[in-house]
Amino acid sequence: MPKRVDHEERRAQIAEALIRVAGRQGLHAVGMRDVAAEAGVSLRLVQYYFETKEKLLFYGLQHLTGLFTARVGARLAAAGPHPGPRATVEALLLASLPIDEESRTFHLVYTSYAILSVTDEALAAQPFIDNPDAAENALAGFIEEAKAAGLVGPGIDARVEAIGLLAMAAAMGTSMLVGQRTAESAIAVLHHHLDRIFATA
Amino acid sequence: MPKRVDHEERRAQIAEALIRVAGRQGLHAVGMRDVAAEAGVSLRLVQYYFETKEKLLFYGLQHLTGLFTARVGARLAAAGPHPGPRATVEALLLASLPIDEESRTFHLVYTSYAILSVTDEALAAQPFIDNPDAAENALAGFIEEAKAAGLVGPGIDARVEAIGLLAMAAAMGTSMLVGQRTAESAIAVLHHHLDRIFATA
DNA sequence: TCGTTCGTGATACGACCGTACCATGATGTT
DNA sequence: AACATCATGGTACGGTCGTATCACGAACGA
Repeated sequence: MPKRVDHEERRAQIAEALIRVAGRQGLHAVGMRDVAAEAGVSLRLVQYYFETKEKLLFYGLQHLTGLFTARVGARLAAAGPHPGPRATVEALLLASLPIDEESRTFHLVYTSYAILSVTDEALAAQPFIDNPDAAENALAGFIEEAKAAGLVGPGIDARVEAIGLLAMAAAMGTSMLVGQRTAESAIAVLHHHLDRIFATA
Repeated sequence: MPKRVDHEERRAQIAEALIRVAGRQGLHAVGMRDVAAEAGVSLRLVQYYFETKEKLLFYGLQHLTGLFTARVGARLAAAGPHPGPRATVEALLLASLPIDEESRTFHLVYTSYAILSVTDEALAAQPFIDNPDAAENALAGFIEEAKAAGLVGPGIDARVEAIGLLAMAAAMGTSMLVGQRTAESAIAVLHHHLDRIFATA
């Protein structure tokens, strides 16, 4: 047999090439040949490791969420060893804003997948990400924790605020993507609401 | 000369066919032939009234925003002759949620255009909609008006709240589109924040 | 050592897409 | 009445896309 290459590693390389070219040209405009060229391999290789384009796209989505999860984790770790609930929530929200090229690509490609899954039933069949409510549950948990510690007012509904914060971060991220909003503006709005929620009244 | 047809009306018919098929298959998957079949005309006709696909897409975006504006106006008119600021804001927000087939199509196709404009410079060159800040300015104005009337507390920043409300409506709308959130849940979150803003404390 | 199997390349095929071209009634104008 | 022009249909062309096919070297098992 030949070199006995690591299939999973190769698939990851190709998937990252897919994500890069999708971030550059848009997910709809990505072809097998583009991915092959970006990864520096032949078209046949892409076919070999992902037999069909549908499987390539699906693997790419999984890989993208994995990369994003890792990025959020790194941002959280950079926030310090034992950050308070507010710092944690703030880090989570800011990590999802498209502020640099990497997060810009994440946001664009992920949103493209979301839109694609509306009309592509093969994508919608699988759970869209590992757990769509994971971020919401995490945020609600941190706010609840802060509430128990007396850091937020009694009139605050943790789940409603978690949903609202995530929704604002997502939509303002898209606005940043299309050039309708600056990062400073989006961050200011998030800070305003964080100040409101974490008011030590 | 032949029938001397109204070009603008014909273009509108074709554009609406484009929007319908885009709502069904996704904007990325619409071809000239699909639009022609949906409109019940020949491929040549679509070429005749829109010489190129790019022009068809651009006209479709303009037409879509026009239809949406008309829908929002109708919803506002249905809210009564002289609704209060809160009722107006609520009507504006709820009109943008994808609750029926028409608004579902609006939301999907409009978001598809937004994502497309990130990578398609021809679309991004034109101002993405007539005035991206129109809705934000309108909402901020209504909240400010309510503030002057003493209907909202003094600690409320009208513009920040307007941005936040619109962002929440947009992102939760997309969540509804992909099946991650129910309409009831989205409306409840919006009501919660409206109650907070319009608190006659 | 030898054959089987894995990894890789080049290329071909059929379908579809956007666009261009040619043809032809229908209808005004002169 | 005749001609120019608008509206419309049919069809062909070049390109690209996803997929399939053929071919070959390289390495491990027996």
